[in-house]
Amino acid sequence: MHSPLKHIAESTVRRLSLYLRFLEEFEARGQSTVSSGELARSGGTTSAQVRKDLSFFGSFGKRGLGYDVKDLIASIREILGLEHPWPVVIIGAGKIGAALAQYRGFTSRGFHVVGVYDSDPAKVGNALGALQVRALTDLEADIAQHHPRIAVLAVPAEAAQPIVDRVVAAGLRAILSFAPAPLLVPAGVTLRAVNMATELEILAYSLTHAE
Amino acid sequence: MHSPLKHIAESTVRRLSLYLRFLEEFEARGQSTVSSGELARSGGTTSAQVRKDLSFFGSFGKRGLGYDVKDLIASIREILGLEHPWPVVIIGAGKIGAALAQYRGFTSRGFHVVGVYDSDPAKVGNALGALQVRALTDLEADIAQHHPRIAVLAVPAEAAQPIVDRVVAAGLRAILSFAPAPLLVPAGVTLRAVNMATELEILAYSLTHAE
DNA sequence: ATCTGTGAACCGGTTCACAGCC
DNA sequence: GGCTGTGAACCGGTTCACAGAT
Repeated sequence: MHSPLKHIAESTVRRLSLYLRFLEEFEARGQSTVSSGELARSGGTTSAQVRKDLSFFGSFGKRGLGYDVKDLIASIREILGLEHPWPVVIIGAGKIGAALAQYRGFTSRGFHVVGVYDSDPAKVGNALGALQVRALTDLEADIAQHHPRIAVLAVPAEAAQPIVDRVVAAGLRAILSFAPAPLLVPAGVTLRAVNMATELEILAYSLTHAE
Repeated sequence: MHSPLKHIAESTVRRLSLYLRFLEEFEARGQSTVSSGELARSGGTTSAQVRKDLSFFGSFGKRGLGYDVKDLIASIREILGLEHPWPVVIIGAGKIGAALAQYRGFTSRGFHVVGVYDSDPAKVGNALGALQVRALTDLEADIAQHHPRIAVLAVPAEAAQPIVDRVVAAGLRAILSFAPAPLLVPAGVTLRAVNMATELEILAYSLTHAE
């Protein structure tokens, strides 16, 4: 389970995350079994896609019956690596960073914010929920002490690459960036970037070319 | 230019948006010409990919020379539909909605926020930059009057689908959702969803399965 | 009878390689 | 010589279709 022979497509991992969300809804409704078809309908895919996605990691269903909801939740959580919580640092305590630091959907899904950092002395010390904004200069020492595994970036474009470099040098291997800047990371580091401008421009394109 | 015969892949549109960003940097640095290779290097693709992406829409370069930076910027902006500004409404004036409403990268790229809405009477009237939060009950009338083309959703999961339905009924055809909920839209409406949990779970997967 | 698991076929996006123009 | 534009080859993700289990 922990080292599938083949490389798994990102689209598969993304769908597993989606299935997990639906399975939790099914569980909350008290449903104990699902078929690949039901899961597919919830998530806008096909039953074959659901079965194929799961088949990369093992056999979790019973032929003629479907999948046990609780078991499949546990299996997908294990596949995604969610059996234990992941400590996260947020860098940038501007409006977006502050909103993220207090976002409940974060913690409720096993991602614990262990630190929020900003280079602006005026922001350092500000309370954000249970946390206090810390100075960016504390970053490396804090990482060494608390071993966060994921960094979330909410900094201006110019600041983003230097921060990525620091965070990578400090040993982090996963970064989620909201900075409106293209970033480079060395091999072995996973970077995901959410770029608002691009999202909106794709919508503008779709509106412009709609028939 | 406005109705390419073939359907264009989303990945192509996304890259065009990226090229545009790099071209603007090249322009700011005073560079007047770029080759597909230079653009590719900035954006982590290949020169063939850059040329292919552009070729779907026309011929913008000069063989042996490359592309004129200013011309290509204008061409891509036209392809994406960015010659005129797009009015946007933001629905949800919680932390994330408020942060988005004041996000400068929005306006600076031709997306003008013309209204921010919330169902919470305590939030209605609050100032967000130059805007005031308006009551969600004003949404339909405001849409009829100001004709926004894009809705950005920053509401809780439970509220998201009903709001999507209202926004679609009011005539909008493009939605960018930050709500942590899977949403359904009728054909002809483009929905893009940014899901924080999924982004983090993909990172967790990559950390768990890194060799 | 039903629904899973999976090799095979399919399809579309990416890469290649070269002809065409500056 | 250098770089674009593009048909053809390639590759990998999705879909199909059926064997296998209950």
